[in-house]
Amino acid sequence: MENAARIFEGHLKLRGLKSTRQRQAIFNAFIESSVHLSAEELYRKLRKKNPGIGLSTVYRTLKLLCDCGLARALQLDDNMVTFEKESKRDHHDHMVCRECGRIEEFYSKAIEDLQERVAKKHGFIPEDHRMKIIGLCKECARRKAEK
Amino acid sequence: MENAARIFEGHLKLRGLKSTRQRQAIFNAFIESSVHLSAEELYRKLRKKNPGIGLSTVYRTLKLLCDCGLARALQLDDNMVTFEKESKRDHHDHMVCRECGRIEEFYSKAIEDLQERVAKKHGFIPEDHRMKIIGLCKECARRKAEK
DNA sequence: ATTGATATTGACATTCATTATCATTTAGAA
DNA sequence: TTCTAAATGATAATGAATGTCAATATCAAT
Ligand SMILES: [Mn+2]
Ligand SMILES: [Mn+2]
Ligand SMILES: [Zn+2]
Ligand SMILES: [Zn+2]
Repeated sequence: MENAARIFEGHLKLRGLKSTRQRQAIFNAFIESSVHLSAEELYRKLRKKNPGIGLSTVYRTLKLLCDCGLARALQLDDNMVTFEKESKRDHHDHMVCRECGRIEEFYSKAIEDLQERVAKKHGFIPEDHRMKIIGLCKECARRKAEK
Repeated sequence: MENAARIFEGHLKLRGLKSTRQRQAIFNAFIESSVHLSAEELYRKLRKKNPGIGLSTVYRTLKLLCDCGLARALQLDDNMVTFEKESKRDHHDHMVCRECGRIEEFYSKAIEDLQERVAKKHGFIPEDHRMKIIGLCKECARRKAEK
């Protein structure tokens, strides 16, 4: 999606922020990256091509990406925030295997609608949500059954 | 529920763990406590009556309480785990106001059922879940509207 | 009640992800 | 080119959570 770059640049301009070499590098690395990664992981990936880039800047830029809706921060693991690419059209939630850590993505229109409904019933204006199902993935379930 | 104590004691006995003065104090403070609190908060509450109790022990005991299903660890805030009393019969999820931090509890049988269903569709065996809706509580929504 | 093996405790240190500091550099408008 | 506010990154700091370990407590067996 070539259009993510425009969103990012637009966000910067709108806020009077500057388009720096580092921000571009981080943006690119993030866009090309695999689905779920931590700030640290993105940082290590970046260092290969861009030595001298700072971890602080990675954190800061990731925050910017979240602000403009290109990234989403998740708590999949207990002691680390992971980031993933986000766009209004591919929203999903996660299942995580407590045995092997495998992450499965899912989307349920029905659940999303019910969330909306239950929030409003409480006078709440829902803006976002996090939903995580913990359990055993297919593989690990089979392995357990065999034993 | 006088029966929580029996569950806790039973859990200890079953695992060959010992029933200590500290564990009893922490158990009691937790049971009498307000709905959502952090280890640190429980620790401070305890120190009033039980000076000399250790924060480590609070963490350790809270883990035991989770193990036997009397407590549940939540990520309501971004940088702190909060604990709440849990029992099979009053399971619920949470809405949290991004403005004032207010926490609203809710339960939807329909959502729970759909979670079960979607997990199985992915070959997943669901064991637990965390669901959090972020938004504006009634109060804060009104305040925003007036302004 | 005594014993003794084993679990527990808590002060303290440590870890580790994330954030703050701040002197230096840079973007970008004029 | 100049100027000013923003950005950077090395480094230190923060803070929740966990590890360490000598001293202590529990409890089953005697
Ligand atoms: Mn995902
Ligand atoms: Mn609750
Ligand atoms: Zn698995
Ligand atoms: Zn509120």
